[in-house]
Amino acid sequence: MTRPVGKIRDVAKATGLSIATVSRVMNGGKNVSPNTRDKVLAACKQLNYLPNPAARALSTSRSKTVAAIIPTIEHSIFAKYIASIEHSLAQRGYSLVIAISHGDLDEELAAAQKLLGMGAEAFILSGADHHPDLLDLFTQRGVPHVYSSIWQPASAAPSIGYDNTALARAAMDYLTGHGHHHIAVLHGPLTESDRTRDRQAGAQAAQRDGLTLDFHETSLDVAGGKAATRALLQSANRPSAIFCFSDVLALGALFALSEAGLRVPEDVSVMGFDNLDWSGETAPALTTINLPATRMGAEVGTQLMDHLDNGTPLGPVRLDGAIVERASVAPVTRRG
Amino acid sequence: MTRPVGKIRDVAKATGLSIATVSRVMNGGKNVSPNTRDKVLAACKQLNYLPNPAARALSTSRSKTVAAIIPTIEHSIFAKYIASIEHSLAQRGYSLVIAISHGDLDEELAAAQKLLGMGAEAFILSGADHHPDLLDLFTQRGVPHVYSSIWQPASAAPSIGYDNTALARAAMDYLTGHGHHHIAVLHGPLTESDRTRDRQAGAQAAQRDGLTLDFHETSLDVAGGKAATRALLQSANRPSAIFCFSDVLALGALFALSEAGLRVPEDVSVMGFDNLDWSGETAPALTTINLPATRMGAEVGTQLMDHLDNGTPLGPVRLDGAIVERASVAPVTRRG
DNA sequence: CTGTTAGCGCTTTCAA
DNA sequence: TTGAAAGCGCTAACAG
Repeated sequence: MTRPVGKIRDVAKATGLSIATVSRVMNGGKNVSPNTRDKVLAACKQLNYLPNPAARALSTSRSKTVAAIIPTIEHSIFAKYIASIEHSLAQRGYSLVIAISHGDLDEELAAAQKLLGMGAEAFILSGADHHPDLLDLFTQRGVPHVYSSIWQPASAAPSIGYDNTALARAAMDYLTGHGHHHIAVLHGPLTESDRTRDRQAGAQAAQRDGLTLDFHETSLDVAGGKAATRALLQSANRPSAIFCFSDVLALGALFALSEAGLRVPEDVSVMGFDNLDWSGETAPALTTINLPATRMGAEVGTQLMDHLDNGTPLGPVRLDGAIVERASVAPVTRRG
Repeated sequence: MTRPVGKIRDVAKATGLSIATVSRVMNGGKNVSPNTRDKVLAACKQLNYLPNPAARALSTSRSKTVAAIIPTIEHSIFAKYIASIEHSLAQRGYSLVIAISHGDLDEELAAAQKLLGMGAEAFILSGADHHPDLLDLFTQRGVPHVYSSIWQPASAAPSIGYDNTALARAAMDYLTGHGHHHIAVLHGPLTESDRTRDRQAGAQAAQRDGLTLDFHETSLDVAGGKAATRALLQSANRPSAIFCFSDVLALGALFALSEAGLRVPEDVSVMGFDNLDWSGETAPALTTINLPATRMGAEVGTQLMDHLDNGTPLGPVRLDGAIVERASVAPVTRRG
């Protein structure tokens, strides 16, 4: 029960000006004499006046709010990414509102409906795989939206992100280049993420004679990485390298290996994906793939705002990822 | 440039009813015949109608939005907490909007002003230490707000959280109870968080003859915990236990210890604080303090909504934390 | 149970 | 450079 607060009318009264003039000042203050302007600003401060966003939105049909729907925010690249989007939007007076989909298309649809109902003007989605009704909804209402964390120039909406397939492929080549011929691949639920599927396709593409690839699906958290690694260590001949589609999984792998008394990278190499802020701190430091989360956030934010403000068309952008060589991968040494 | 979309008037026209009736249906639909109700709902679906939130907010002076300002969302207890608040609010049609303060009082103030400007009706703050202007602002405008992640019955606003001091004290007692007489305490920047200061006070309170306590301030991330541990390992006589005010710090400590070739808990015990989702997965599994993040989120959300909806007064609530015994702490063995 | 009507606070032509 | 006035889409009395 917030108490009533200064309105534009009060400021007008206090300055002896009209509400129209006050409004002008509040919006950039073009066509207002410096004098008037100062008077208004002073009164605003004095009355602690803040324009009512609902009234403003109603009047302009602009909420200056963009929505991002992400699979999760815990332990992940998304935290960094979200911070970057927020930063980018804030620069131009936009706000970001977030929803979590848990990687579920229906949840994503429901969240989008809610956010639309909240007045979001544009949407940032993760990946290119979405509920058909969502796309219909966006199309029907002409809601601008982009796919992120993925690069797929032919997708239904502009994609702004990195090429997951190529990156995974590059990692595989890096591993095989280090002499690994038996590699376990740990990944999260394929059904929940097309980014995961892309990475899988990339890893798969590296397949060739004399290369053994074992794919293991697990839950996308440290426990998942640990359990999967533990399981794979049971098998008769263990891989010389474990490639994880997320640093979080890799962390779990590291723990499992440590518990099993195996040394990294001497006994088995581990490679991650994401380059989270702690990835260089693990023991040993994790070799992984850096993802341009910050640049992606900036690009997404800028494109959407330019489109909303000036009608600039949205377009796909490919951002580069890169292998970060650290200590968890070593050339395979000839063993017994 | 979102295209124009169905308004309440269109639904009214389509059903041959008045906009008032449509409005009634859209808001719980009391005093409406089931028949009419169905007709309206059908028309809404058919026209893909969604009430305009700005218009609704303007008309009711209710945005049904609450704001949470947290220090960070990466690697932390806050991710879980935020998810819980969101969940709780969503149940009753409220939305959560988040801002990050980076532990800075000025940033927090700025964020609050922005969120207020966005129409937030109530605020969730972390800790009890805030910019005086923030409190003035809230008081002046009568904005409901609570302090969370802390329990301090005498604070300016109701605090809903756990007793950081007592919990840290309990952890110290646990450690000394295991025979540790030289304990290093790792914590984040004291100036940035009164929760950290409370924990420090609690640890301090365990001080007594024959107990050596070394406090080390570091950055609140894995790198910080690792660096601090590395540094403290340099000194002539090293502690038998390291108590970290965050599991993130403890993870760093674990890595540093591992690199130094020291075994946990045989050579040195490590205790954390937070019980993050991966804390039971580390090698060895981390003994830590569980924080009721989920319950806290629910309590905060419920209190705020009850207050906003029915004027129920806000009040402080103490939630319990508890030591989670795992494998990283062992009784100190008589050495050389 | 349903319709009429008066705003909610602000932006935005259009005139002055 | 400033003011008057017409809405923006919806809710909430108040009538009927």
